[in-house]
Amino acid sequence: MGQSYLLSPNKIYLCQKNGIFVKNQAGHEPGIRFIMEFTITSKDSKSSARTGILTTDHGQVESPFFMPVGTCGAVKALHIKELHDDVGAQIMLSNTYHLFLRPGSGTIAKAGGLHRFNGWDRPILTDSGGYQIYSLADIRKFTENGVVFQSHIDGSKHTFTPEHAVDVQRQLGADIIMAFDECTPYPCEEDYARKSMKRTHRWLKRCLEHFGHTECSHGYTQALFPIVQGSVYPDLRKESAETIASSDAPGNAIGGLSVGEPAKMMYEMTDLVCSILPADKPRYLMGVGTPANILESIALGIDMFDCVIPTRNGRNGMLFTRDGIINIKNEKWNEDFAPLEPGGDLFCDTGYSKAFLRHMFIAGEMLAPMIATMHNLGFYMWLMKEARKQIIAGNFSAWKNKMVVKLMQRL
RNA sequence: GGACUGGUAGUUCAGCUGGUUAGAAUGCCGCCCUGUCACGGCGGAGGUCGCGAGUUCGAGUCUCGUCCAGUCCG
Repeated sequence: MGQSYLLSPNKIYLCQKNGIFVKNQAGHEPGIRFIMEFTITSKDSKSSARTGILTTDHGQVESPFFMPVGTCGAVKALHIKELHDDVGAQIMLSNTYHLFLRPGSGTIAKAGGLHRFNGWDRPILTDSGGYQIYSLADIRKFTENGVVFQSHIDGSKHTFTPEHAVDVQRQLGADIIMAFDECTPYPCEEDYARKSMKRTHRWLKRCLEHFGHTECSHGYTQALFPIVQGSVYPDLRKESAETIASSDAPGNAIGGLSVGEPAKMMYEMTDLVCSILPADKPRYLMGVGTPANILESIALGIDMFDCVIPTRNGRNGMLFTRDGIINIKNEKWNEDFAPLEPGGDLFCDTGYSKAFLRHMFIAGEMLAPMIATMHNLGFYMWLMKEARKQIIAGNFSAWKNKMVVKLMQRL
């Protein structure tokens, strides 16, 4: 390829280039390291929205941002080059659970880490596998030590502990790795939510401890983000947020939401947790969400998002546009020869008509999910960029209120 | 001209010895998908069972006629 997506993994160079030498966050000093930096660049006056810049060994990311989900190391239906050049994603997410089972974290370690394996040279965040075990594994048993689960691929039995989750993510080499947590379902009894949350907190302690004693297999600096749990119970959420805040991590995540609870409840929990988590560190709302969810959550102080909606729903024929939501499989688009997104930046926005994309879907052509995925991710990137612009311009709240109504419309 | 086989949803077919609102697959139409799913999940519409007559309490199912398609024989 004319342009290399593989970054030379020269830690010393990167450290000196950034000029910051600090201890790692667990306080141990196995070697001098560069720690993740988050700089807030502007704040909205009417909401908790802010813009910032997150610096990693694989470059900087402007926040608030959205991370496309590349479960198995790639965003389905997209070339890495397309994700990089066309969609313009700043950072991608991948899954520890999936990569651990296939091809195996050892294989990826041999390749030189996930960046070298898939050719993505920008930052990567890996989910720890807690959520996937919760939602995917056929059989699973949570114990104090960790989780015993059966693979959804071949039924093989595995044990995942907090230490193991850190080790695997060290091997994968993501820039941001997640603590091993238990995601509780909705609804969830308060008693179970409390027990689960406390265990997640104990697991976090073990994750941090192990993280402090280990290093990335590939010479990059990694940051470990802890995760707030507590289901939909304000007292639990408060307690969890305080515990997570006290770990003084370079970034903090909110988990256990968008699992079926009403959106209002999700916002209330997010708002409460954001008021407790440190304001000078990035806040990551895991698994969210729809364009409207994202804008509302930015207003509450969230900086980072990931969700399968633009990709998975795209593959199933749902398009997100600046005017609202389209089910491109509907008959009414059959002879609509207008472009997918007039005024869109991507070649697929103006290069393909609704009628053509509908035809591709109805005919079962592979190009259909490819176009829809690229379009939807392009739209999400546009939405985030626009949100950052509006925050900087001091007009975020008004813009957000207008957009939320528009973006939820069914066309 | 004769014999045989078959004619059941848009399509390909299933319906045992006649018995409740005729099924499946696929297609069509719509909905869903929030740290898992590239061909996924759910729902809906759609048939006077070629046509006509008969037997029977009751026929997609039996009988006769007729039309159509296919195969074979002359």
